[in-house]
Amino acid sequence: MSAGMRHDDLRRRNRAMVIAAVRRAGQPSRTEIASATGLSHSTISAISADLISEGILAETKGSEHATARRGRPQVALSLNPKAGAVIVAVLSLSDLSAAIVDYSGVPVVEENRRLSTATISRDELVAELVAMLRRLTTGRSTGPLKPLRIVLAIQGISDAAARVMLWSPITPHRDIPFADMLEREFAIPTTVENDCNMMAVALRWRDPARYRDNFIAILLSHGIGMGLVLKGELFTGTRSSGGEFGHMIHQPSGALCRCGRRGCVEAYAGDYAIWRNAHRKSEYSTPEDGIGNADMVALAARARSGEGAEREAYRTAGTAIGYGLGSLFALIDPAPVAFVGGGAAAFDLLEPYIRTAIAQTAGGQHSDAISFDTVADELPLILQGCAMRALAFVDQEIFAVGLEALDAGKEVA
Amino acid sequence: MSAGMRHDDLRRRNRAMVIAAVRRAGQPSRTEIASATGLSHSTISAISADLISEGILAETKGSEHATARRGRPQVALSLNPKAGAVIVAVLSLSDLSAAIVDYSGVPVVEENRRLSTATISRDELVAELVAMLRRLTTGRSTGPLKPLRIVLAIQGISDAAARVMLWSPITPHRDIPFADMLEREFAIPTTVENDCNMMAVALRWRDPARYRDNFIAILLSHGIGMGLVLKGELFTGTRSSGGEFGHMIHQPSGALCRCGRRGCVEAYAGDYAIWRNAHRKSEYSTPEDGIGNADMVALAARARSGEGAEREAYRTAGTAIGYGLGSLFALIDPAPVAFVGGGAAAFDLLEPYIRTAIAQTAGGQHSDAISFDTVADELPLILQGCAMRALAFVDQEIFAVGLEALDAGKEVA
DNA sequence: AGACTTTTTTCGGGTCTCGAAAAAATACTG
DNA sequence: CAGTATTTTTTCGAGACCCGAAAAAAGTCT
Repeated sequence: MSAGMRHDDLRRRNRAMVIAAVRRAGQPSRTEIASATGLSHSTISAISADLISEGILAETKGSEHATARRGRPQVALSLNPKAGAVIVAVLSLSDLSAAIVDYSGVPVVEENRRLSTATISRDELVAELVAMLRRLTTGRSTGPLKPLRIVLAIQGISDAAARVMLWSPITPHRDIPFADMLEREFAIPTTVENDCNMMAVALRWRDPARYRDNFIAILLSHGIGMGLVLKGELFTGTRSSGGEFGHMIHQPSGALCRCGRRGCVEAYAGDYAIWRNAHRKSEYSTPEDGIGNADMVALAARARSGEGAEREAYRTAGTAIGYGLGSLFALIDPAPVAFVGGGAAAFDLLEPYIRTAIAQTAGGQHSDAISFDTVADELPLILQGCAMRALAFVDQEIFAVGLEALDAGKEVA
Repeated sequence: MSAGMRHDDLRRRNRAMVIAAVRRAGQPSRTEIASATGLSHSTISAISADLISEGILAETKGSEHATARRGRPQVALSLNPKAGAVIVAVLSLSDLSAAIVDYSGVPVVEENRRLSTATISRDELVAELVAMLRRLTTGRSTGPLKPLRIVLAIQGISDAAARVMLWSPITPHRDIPFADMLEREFAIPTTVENDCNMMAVALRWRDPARYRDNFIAILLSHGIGMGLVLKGELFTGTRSSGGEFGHMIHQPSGALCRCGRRGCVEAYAGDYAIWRNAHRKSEYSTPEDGIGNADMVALAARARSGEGAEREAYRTAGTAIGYGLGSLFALIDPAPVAFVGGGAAAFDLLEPYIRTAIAQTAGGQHSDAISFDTVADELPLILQGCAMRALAFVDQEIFAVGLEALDAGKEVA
């Protein structure tokens, strides 16, 4: 059961509310914060004075964003970029990216390099990651920024506590406790998140009007991934990190999936599945590994040029996605969907079949109300999602607590 | 965004915590409540004194449940049954049941009658319901109990606000605003809930050890329904009341479902589907309506007696349920499942096929960890779930607020 | 009967939020 | 250009709440 509330929890919550209001609104005045949070002006005044003296917020002078009105002008508050920083990293098939982002959400340093994750050893994989983060943190451009949180996004499944990568398609190695490893190396609290979940987080920040309380982000690439936000919160499974949309069953005993089972949605709609069907290979043939983005672009072009096996392969893929979404919508009701990644570039080929399939399902009742959107490039989205997630942790778990409480904690410890 | 916390919100939350602790534990002492909630003894003392003086809690003397230990004996607190009451009603195919339950959760009056919901008019349906509740509330046995909440459970879909029955298999009529109707009639706040959701709520109370944070209740009867609890909370869709497990797609373009679409799980595992297959009718033939429980019992007996179309029908049903669960588990990870209703009586026929199918799916990775359980009789479960849901509302929204706050509210109004 | 143990209440202190009033900062007005 | 109006922000006193320590209560044990 949830715990009772102490008196200091109240202050912590309200500090978190104020910080969150500033992060969302950008440069709100105290009055705007008061009306956004429902707290009184005096409380906002007291809390923001604390936060400013602790260097978390800052008064932004001379911004004059509003037209000069009668009365005392509002003083805009903003996040102090130098209050801290977060480290984000994304490990995907054959690519490693990382960045340091300041407290206001602006990237300070970034690095990106190719890495054949599928073939290197477990130790090398970890060593490469640690080395890149080490380079970033020791670079002079970081300046006096203190990293307060690391978020690592990986294709695949992590445990519910977001500490261990349980399984990933990008490497044969399993159960790598990245969070423990990085915490030991850098002494910074760390979580390991699913890449598609981070995409969903980023979409929420990029377009809050469209992606507010309920929506779905689907990654179409070699495999199929999903990030799901329900009632404003990231949906995670009971044991692991996220919903494996790609491994819902489309056809019992159907096509061979990369996961070794049969009939998964991915076995029809993953890049390898489309490629396999377009080349008239058996549905039961072993999934190919080295299909590049260029191959898929060429394949899509051939499909657009006219009927044939290629077109048919996209039809099969769209149908599988559509029925999968139909089953998902039966469970959660329809919601806006964003298709992200290489496959989104061929969305024109998929969409009609997706819509036709959804219309055959219970979830398709309000079929026309279902809005689709595409985002071609997934990496920036994932990085941004990691940053927002890491910053949310800093906001709520570190800065909302307050310096006095921290000092008191130190004395006790 | 969630609102900031006022000072009195704190007290309200902590009052709710205390009430919840008593409801869960039955007869806890103040000390037990303190350790359960994490609040200090002085706070518990103050809050429970308030609650007792308001007639919500009572000291239970002479219970002596614990063996006489050294020291001052604990004073057991309990819910005062006369603090209030709730009204619950269940409308299912050809049956209407209702009850008044006192504040401690004990039914005071119950009534049950057959009603051919499928054929009567919309007005008659509402009139029958109102009449039954009217009889219950005016009966002398109710005594001075004041009903504070009505919860109505119906097979089918209600809106997210739980006020309107959008669609139900038990009646051709749609969009019946039961909550508004009953509130106008009785002036008691009302919600309309999905029957399977209420089953899940009840299971949580009946066996908290097994059904704690994550579990699934599946109703096997004419149709297939589901109630889902995730992270300790009832899962509801974004627009409607619950997950329609029965209308996930098992076979694209497959057997004809009662909902008019093809290939739903229900079209293979609902009573009508099993009956249809057992009688070697076409999968595309119109679902029969009047299949009684006796028919299904007889059918199950024939299936047990040896191979044949009946056995095969259960195999098909079990396979559909298994693949459906596999897809569901892919999304939410495996969780304990309770099968409820008439179909649960034939669970021995279904289980091997369910397990075989699940093992073919990604969700079946930990197939042996998935525990199944059966509850034959759904009606008592649904009634109990309604009662607990209604009482939870009274606890949190009425009694946790406190009399002073209520009085103040009245003055303002 | 007195010592001991455990539960519950009481009391004083500290912290938090709120409303009202004051102070601050600027635009408008004649 | 000085005074007034307006809006934002801060200050101040009051009230509510929770906590820890101490006291009171209500038994058992010796």
